[in-house]
Amino acid sequence: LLSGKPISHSIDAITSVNSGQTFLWEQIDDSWYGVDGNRLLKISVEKTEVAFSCYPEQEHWERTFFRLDDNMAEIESDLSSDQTLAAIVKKYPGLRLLRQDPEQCLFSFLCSSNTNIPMIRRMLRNLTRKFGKKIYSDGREFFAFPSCTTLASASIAELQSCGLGYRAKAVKSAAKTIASAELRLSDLKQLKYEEAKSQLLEVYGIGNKIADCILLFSLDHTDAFPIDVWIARALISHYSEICKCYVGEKLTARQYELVSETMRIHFGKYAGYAQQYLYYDIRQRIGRSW
DNA sequence: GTACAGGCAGTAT
DNA sequence: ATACTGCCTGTA
Repeated sequence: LLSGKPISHSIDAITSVNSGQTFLWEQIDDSWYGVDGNRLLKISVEKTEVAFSCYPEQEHWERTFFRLDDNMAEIESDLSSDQTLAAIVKKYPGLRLLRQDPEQCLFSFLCSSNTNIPMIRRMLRNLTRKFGKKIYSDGREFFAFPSCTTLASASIAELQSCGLGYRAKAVKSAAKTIASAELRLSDLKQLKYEEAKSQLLEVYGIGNKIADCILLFSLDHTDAFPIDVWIARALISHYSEICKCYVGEKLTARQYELVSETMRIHFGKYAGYAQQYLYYDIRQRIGRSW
């Protein structure tokens, strides 16, 4: 998964952007375009090679975005000491966690509550079109993700016109929290998991699951283990003995904490990678409507 | 019609 | 402390 590598490596990149972590990617001809904060990222498949480009220009953005500095050999062998995961890791070579723009990641998962992926994509696309800066590239019009200042000054009605529904209140409130520097997202990278998470939980609209997604997908906390209904299903089928306290697909707040912590201990510092493999696997097998 | 979809805050035990 | 309920909105 490096610039100029054989075509098979593009599959890794595409599966990673299509693995439910990020929502603003689209395919046009042989290229994939994705919005990440102010940037427009592009993965193009040219003849036998893969090229990564970016607007505004940025050298080797793929190294940070696809976490190429992570030692996948070590991670895979580490996770493979678990029998279930050993088989899944083998099935999806090259699947990766992404390192997304923290603000966009936060708003993306704020929009994710009690809905589905096509709806999340629609909400975010509408937000970028209404509030984001235009980016002209390859003769087309794209839109960057809007800034916190912009979202903070938007009215609830304007946000709702993007299809956010009751989430509009949370988006506006969180935007204010960040714009006022009451919360400094990038600072959370340096903190311990527990401290970073407790700061996120202060934000209106962010609960256990959303906080863990933000930590894992944008703030380098690869030990976070978010649990949505799909992960819950995976845990029921593979780890019912480890999660003794666990009863059904819906988790109460207390159950979430118990199960998430149990899995964090079970998998260790790469628990988030384990979560991503489990998620990708179950979505490959059941109900992938996107 | 109505159940449901990648949770959350508010309210009631 | 822990459990219960309503919620925007589009689709099946």
